[in-house]
Order: sequence, then C-alpha cells, then structure tokens
Amino acid sequence: MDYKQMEQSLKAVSDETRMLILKYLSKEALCICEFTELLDMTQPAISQHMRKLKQAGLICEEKRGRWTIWSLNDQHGLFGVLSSLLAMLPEPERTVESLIAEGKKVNCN
Amino acid sequence: MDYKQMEQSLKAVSDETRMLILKYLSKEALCICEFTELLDMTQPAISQHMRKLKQAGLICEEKRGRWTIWSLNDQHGLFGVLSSLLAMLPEPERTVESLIAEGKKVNCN
DNA sequence: TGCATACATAAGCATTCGCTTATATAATGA
DNA sequence: TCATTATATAAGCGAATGCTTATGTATGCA
Repeated sequence: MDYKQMEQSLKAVSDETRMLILKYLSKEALCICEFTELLDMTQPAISQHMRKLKQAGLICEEKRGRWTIWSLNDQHGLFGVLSSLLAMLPEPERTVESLIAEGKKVNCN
Repeated sequence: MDYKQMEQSLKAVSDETRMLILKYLSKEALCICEFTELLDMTQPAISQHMRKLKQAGLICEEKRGRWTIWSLNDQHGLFGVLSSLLAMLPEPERTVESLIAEGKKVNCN
C-alpha cells in the first residue's frame, strides 16, 4: 500500500462520528435511516460520512429497493488493522436494540 | 481507549509527511535537522509535525545538548497497530545512509 | 561575552472539513 | 399517475489544517 492510499484511508477513519459508524457496522449491516437515530444527526450529514468511507473503500453499499444497506469491506487492505482498532473502542451507548425498544427501529430488511 | 483519544492519534498519523516521519523513526531515533534533509522541508514545518505527533503521544523527545532526539513511543496504546501500518508502507527513497553518502548527515549523537 | 546552531513559536494565508439548509433522484405504493 | 420515502448532491459557512516567513529561546563554543 502506498502512502497516499493509506493517508486517505486513515483520514476517513480518524473522525469520531465515522469511527462510531464503523463500530456499528462491525456488528451488523445498517442503513442510513438507522444511523440518523443512533447518532442523532441529520440524514445529509450521515450520507456525507458514508461517501467518505466509501471513497476510501472501507465500506460497501448494497441497494435494496429504496434502502441502501452498508457494511464493512472485509477485502480492504486495512480491514485487519481496522478491526483491531474498533475492538479497542467501547460499545456505543445507543444500540440497535435500544432503537427497537423505543419503537424507532426502521424495517430495512 | 475512548473515541476522542483514538481520533486524535489517528489524525496525527493520517498525513503523508507524518507517516514518513514515523516510518523513519521505526528504524532509528533521529533529530529534526535530519528530517529537513530527508523530507526536503523547512525546519518549522518539521517542528510542527513533531509537535502534533508528540501531542498525540506517539513519539518521545530526548533533549541532548542542543539537539532533540525523537523516537517512537512504544508505550502508546496504538503502538502495535502503528507498527503494522508502518510495515505495510514501502521504504522511503531517501535514507539516512544516502545522507551520509551525500555528506549531509548531521552528527547528532 | 558574543555569535552560531538547533529548535520552538507566532502570524498570515490558502485549502480542507464537517455541518447546515435546500433541492434532486429514485423506488414504492395508493 | 402522484405522493411518500430513502438517499444523494449542492451551496454556503465557520473552524481546523499545513504550509510559509519572521522571530524567539536555549545551548555550545571561540
């Protein structure tokens, strides 16, 4: 891997919001509407973070009807390192389970 | 490690110049005057990169007379991950050996 | 004591970043 | 077909980034 490529990947990771997104995705594939609830952010903000992560090749999108399901790209050269990093981070307070409990879980699948 | 802390560390790493600096430091401790030759950058530019890396706790400084010798901090929580990352990067074109060959090696020790 | 050396810090500037609001696109369903 | 839903994109703005030049500080040596 060359320096520019690693720089782009690490820049994509080194943001608190995107680290949270990746932490969630390390457990299960999710769509944007779920992230707006989990992270309490607007939809365009999430969408732009996803674009950054996708441009870095760190996540994959799968269009399913009007939803887009995002998941980690386990083929990325930094996937192993990324997994180690995510494992060091604490579990987020809000979980998909808590969304279900609040009745806010969107049915994306 | 919390999210803010990892964000700061990764932001410090995710810059091509600083990745080069860390790659050099993974082999041997060096002072700033050597980096200005190795990276062909001005002294304040290097100095500011060092400050970023130090604030993130990734490197250690050792004042020795009027020189400051910098080295990797192997006590940092991300030292293992950082080593993996640096190992993926190609060797820089300019080396300390080539500086010596050009007669530009400063005697810092 | 005075000057050179090694490095840090400050100020200025162009670029990038992350958010916002507004709007476009694309798929589903009545 | 038309409205709704899920998402993407665009424009604008304040803050942060990385460089530059200029200057400050501290050490060593003549």
